[in-house]
Amino acid sequence: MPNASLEFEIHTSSGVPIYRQIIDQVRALVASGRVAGGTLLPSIRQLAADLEINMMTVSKAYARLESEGILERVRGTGMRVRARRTQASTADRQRELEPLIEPLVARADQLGLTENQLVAVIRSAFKERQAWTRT
Amino acid sequence: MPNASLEFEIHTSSGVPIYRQIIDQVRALVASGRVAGGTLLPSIRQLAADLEINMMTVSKAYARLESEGILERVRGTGMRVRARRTQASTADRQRELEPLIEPLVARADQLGLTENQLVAVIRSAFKERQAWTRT
Amino acid sequence: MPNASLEFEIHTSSGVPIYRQIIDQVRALVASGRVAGGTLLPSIRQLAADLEINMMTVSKAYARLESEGILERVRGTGMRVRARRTQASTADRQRELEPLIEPLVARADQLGLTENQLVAVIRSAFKERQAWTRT
Amino acid sequence: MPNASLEFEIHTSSGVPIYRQIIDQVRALVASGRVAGGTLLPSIRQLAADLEINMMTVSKAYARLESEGILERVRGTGMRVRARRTQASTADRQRELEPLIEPLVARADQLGLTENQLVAVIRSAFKERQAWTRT
DNA sequence: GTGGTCTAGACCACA
DNA sequence: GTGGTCTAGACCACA
Repeated sequence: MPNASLEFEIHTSSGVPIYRQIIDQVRALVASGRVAGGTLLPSIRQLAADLEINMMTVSKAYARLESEGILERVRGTGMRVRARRTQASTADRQRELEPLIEPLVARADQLGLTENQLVAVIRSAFKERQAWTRT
Repeated sequence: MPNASLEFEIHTSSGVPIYRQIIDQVRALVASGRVAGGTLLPSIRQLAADLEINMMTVSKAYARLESEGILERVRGTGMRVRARRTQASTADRQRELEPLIEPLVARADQLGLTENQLVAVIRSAFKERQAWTRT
Repeated sequence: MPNASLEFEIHTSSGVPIYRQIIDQVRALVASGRVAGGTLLPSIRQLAADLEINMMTVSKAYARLESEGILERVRGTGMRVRARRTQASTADRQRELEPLIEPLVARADQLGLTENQLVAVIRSAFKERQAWTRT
Repeated sequence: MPNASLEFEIHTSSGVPIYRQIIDQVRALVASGRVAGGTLLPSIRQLAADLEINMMTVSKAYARLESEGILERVRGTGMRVRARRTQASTADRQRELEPLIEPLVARADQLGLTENQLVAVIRSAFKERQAWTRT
């Protein structure tokens, strides 16, 4: 299933800038090893159309990813994932989630939820997602 | 333990506007039933000083919470939590977390983590927080 | 003469992107030691107005300089030159010119000019500039 | 030494479009008198291969030079330098350098270099080039 | 077709 | 006042 993992998801309600969401997702996909070095990303035009956002927003995200060394520009072709040795370790990938987990755990606590109540809703969201994307 | 739970936490690295983080936290605290109707919030001046942010940012958050009917302005006294019947149900409080959970689960999936690997890091973060705030 | 050296010059005929010219000039001014750490740059709006270009172009240049660690953002105030130890060495500053010198020398050679003929025109341009900017 | 001077040099790091660099170099070579009227330029295919760039880029440069009256298209043969009376005067050829010199002198000034420090690095670059290309 | 640069202008967060 | 984000759209360089 080529490109199956190159689905981007934008959460506009979160307040997180769109270009940042794109950056974080590309980083995640590359770290997961699901997107191999050499993979061509959707073109700026294509992704902008898919997400119904402006080309410049995508361009900005790609430009930053290029300057981070995660993507490389191929003239006339598009943006490509730079060669990567291997998948990052589980611990490293878990660490990538920290910025999202900290606020969540704080909020759950403030809501007076227990650890198990939080985990329950996570598990349910995870399963729902799997059912959804297994297609 | 009055006001014990009125600790705010700002995550500047997340890209989420500060005033929004305040709003969401007040909402969470009220929904949790931990903050009873009538509770006085820290003054704008006080909270701005505590969080080392601008007073206008706090003011804006409070104003929105007032217009949502969660807080009420008491002349000469400050902002007060409006009378609430009871704690929201667990399900309702879990639902409050959705905007934070969706991006997290998506990111975890993109990182190629399993449900259990995600839950493990959540549990660990939760326990760490409890140890930290039990003080 | 405060800010005397914070004059930017854009050469639109050169084909070099405007934002790049700004970046290079800020780098040069900082390397020269003429612009001390802490100096406030002209605001995005101001510089855009002065140079009669779009704010986003200036913003892009400033953003890159920030990510290079040369500038830092001060909330509500503007962009500031980050603390620098000292002026770069003469050799280092001369090295900064290489990208401009190589094409020039190549062109001069292709024009059949001698070293002295090239130097003569450089000296004259330099003196003219000094007369111009000594004001 | 026929064609000895028909070496093109592309500086990709400068941000100046490749086609423009080609145009400027042809102009310089012709103005220098080193390339006489009637001289055949390398074919589009050849030059594109040499410089490892796209044929369209060369083609565009040649087309503009043709419209400027510097080159002429010879059916079945290629692009030829149009008859020129004589070498341009030294002053004229020096004037051709202005677009390159202005930004250089400005940058040198911004770097806090003196006229002599600038000239020193120019002389050194010139000599280095001579040593290199005398072959 | 690809990405890059730039504009004019809107609206936001923050000091 | 400051910078940040985003849009809609133009035009360019290059494959």
